[in-house]
Amino acid sequence: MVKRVRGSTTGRPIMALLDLLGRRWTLRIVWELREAPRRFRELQDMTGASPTIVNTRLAELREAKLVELDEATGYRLTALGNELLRLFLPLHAWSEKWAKATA
Amino acid sequence: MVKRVRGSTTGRPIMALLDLLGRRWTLRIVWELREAPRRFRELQDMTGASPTIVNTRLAELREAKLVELDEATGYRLTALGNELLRLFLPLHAWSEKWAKATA
DNA sequence: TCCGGTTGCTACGGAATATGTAGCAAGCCG
DNA sequence: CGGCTTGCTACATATTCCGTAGCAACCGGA
Repeated sequence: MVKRVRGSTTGRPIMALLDLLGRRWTLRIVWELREAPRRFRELQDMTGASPTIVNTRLAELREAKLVELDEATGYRLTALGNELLRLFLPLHAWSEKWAKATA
Repeated sequence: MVKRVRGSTTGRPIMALLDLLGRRWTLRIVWELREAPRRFRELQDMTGASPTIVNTRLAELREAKLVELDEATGYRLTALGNELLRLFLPLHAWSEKWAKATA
């Protein structure tokens, strides 16, 4: 059972990726893992999301091989996940500019 | 009135941005506007989303000054929206790699 | 052995959000 | 006038999310 990715039946990876990341809390969770591994409850507290959804998103991210659970330290980005995060880092600086422009 | 962004009360722009983009169809819509302006129904057909949600997302993106409506040609990215898209372009190449790794 | 704490994770009922179909009013072209 | 496209909306249904509570497994004392 291929856990079909919502809406994207084209088979184009970019669509699957945009769909995966375009789910509530997914981007945020990846972001919160940028510096250090985090425990389940840490992620819950940092994001404010319900445990149900934290768990669901972590499961999706694990299946996508972007996140993994190291029992000793907590959830962390995989090598692949780190690459993805690096692509997103410029967003931080840009968001400041964007905030000024929309204020 | 700053149309508070869901869950993110920190006032940090990055959180607001991650939250805005982490809504169903938002990333996808921005992506579909990468090459040319698109009409309302074009976006509907390209994404497969319902008109209700297309309209909602477009309204949000317009308020965020990332998208604007040119009545002659359709919805298009603003200068700001184009900057954001440019940050996302590397995702396309990366997604191919990712697809292979998860296959 | 039992206690308190942490771990990841799940059940469940109610609230919020998305979907799908239909259709509106305004504009344009003939 | 008719027929087409435009952006957009109503409304009932289906899906998803939230918030609270709590589970079983583990660990470190006492």
